[in-house]
Amino acid sequence: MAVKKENSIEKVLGHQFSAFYKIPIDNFFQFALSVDCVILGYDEDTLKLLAIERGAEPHMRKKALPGDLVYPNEDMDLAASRVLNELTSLDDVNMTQFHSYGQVDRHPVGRVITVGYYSLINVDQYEPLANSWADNVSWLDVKSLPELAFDHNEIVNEALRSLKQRVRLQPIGFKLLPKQFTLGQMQNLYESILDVNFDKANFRKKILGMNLLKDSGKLQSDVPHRPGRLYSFNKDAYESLLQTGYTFEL
Amino acid sequence: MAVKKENSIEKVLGHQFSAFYKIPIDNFFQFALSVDCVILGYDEDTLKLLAIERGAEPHMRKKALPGDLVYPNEDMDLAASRVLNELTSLDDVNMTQFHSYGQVDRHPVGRVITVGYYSLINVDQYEPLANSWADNVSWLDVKSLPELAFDHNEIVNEALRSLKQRVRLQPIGFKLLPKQFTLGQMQNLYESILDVNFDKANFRKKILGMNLLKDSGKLQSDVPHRPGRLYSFNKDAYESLLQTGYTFEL
DNA sequence: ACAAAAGTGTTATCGCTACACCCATGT
DNA sequence: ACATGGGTGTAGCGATAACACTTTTGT
Repeated sequence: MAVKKENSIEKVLGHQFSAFYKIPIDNFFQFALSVDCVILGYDEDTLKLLAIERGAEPHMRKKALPGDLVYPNEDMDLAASRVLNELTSLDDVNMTQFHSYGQVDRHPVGRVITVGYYSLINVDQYEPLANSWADNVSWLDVKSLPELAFDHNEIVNEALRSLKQRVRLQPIGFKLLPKQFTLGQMQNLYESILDVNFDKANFRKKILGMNLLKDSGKLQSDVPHRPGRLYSFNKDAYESLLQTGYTFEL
Repeated sequence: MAVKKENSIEKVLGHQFSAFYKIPIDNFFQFALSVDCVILGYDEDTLKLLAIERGAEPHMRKKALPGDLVYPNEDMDLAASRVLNELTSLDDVNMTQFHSYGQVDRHPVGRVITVGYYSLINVDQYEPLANSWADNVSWLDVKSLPELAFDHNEIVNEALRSLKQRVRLQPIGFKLLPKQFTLGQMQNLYESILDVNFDKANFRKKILGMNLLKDSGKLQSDVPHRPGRLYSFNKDAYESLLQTGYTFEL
């Protein structure tokens, strides 16, 4: 053991009001906490981001992530679900926390820590809702995002990076697809998230070989080409494969 | 657009002191922020966690993660580096943020949000330091952790889960090894992190096939068996492979 | 007839698994 | 001599990549 330092605060949290330490603990309760939600959907063969338009300063009129301050007596995870619900009326959707942002100067009003959550939703189940902080809700193409409010561009990029990793190792891509989908749609989705091209034949063999899809027996209709077979994700099959040590990949 | 809700706070952040909203914005600045550091090392063929022993209530005498409150004018990432530095004298070590914890009741003193960071360090370069919140620093075997203070067990488990994912896709395992190491040590490390067994011959072929190791020409000494060849991680080789689209795996 | 996407089959190759075997060092 | 881990070679299997080809729909 070498130097002995006495400048820490953690111990204050223990002693609470010990006169020994110079900084009263109350001085540390000056932060606000917010959540920002990166809500992704997939429509017209492109990945879309749900954005609001700010109706107030700062960053008036800029596009922004839906986000909100967390109430002092509200759990963080619940706050994220609340925001999503207020905006989309969606319920029971997993919000996944991916990163927190704590730069001193990131918010002009004061020291606001924000926690980023993302969620993959099925646009068919989505019904846009206006509310006090979201007059104008729209889907933006993630490939060509404008400049967003605050540090929201950085937050979105981080979410996409995180998505890119997770989507290869867990069957979460299905959350973006309609309940029933063709293998073509699925391939398209993975290609646009991962930014690669797959060989059609090989992609099908791989996916069908996983035995995670249930064939609905139905076909597409009203498409100007041969209609594709409609599949749905077989969650039960996945759960039981997990027991046997199976891991989804690619 | 359907219902119009007026209960949000985000807009308050815009108007700041608008009389329209019931809740004054000041009411939201009641949080404290802390960082908790999961510092992992590898010694005697086992993965170890750096822990302190608390010298104050709450959780007096329990083992805990080194952590500290963040100053109101201090960047979060810097706070994490500060804690590591105060405890180990190590500098220039990447602290990687992995998850934040915002349960209302997680800290008895008040609403404290904590952000978890982890870091992989080389125990050879580590020199333990005492300070005001860490009288008693020790390495714990991660396979048999005791009950830790606060929600620190949960935090460690999350860090290990995160490590398990990352270690397969990025060459970060080397951070835990001495500068020069044998393939046997390396295999051992990966086996204990991932909790699997590799075939010796196959592991070597795979690793050497990556061309990420530099053969030092030297051999181990003072081992009661045939001495192993010592390699070091070739960071330059990795960087240039990255350019070509290479991705490390397993 | 044509465009466009669905859907299938074949082949060659690469990588991984399993396993057998030899080597060098300290006790 | 033996225990211990270092180090290597090979045969077989399975997954993957590349590519050519057929099928079914709407216009």
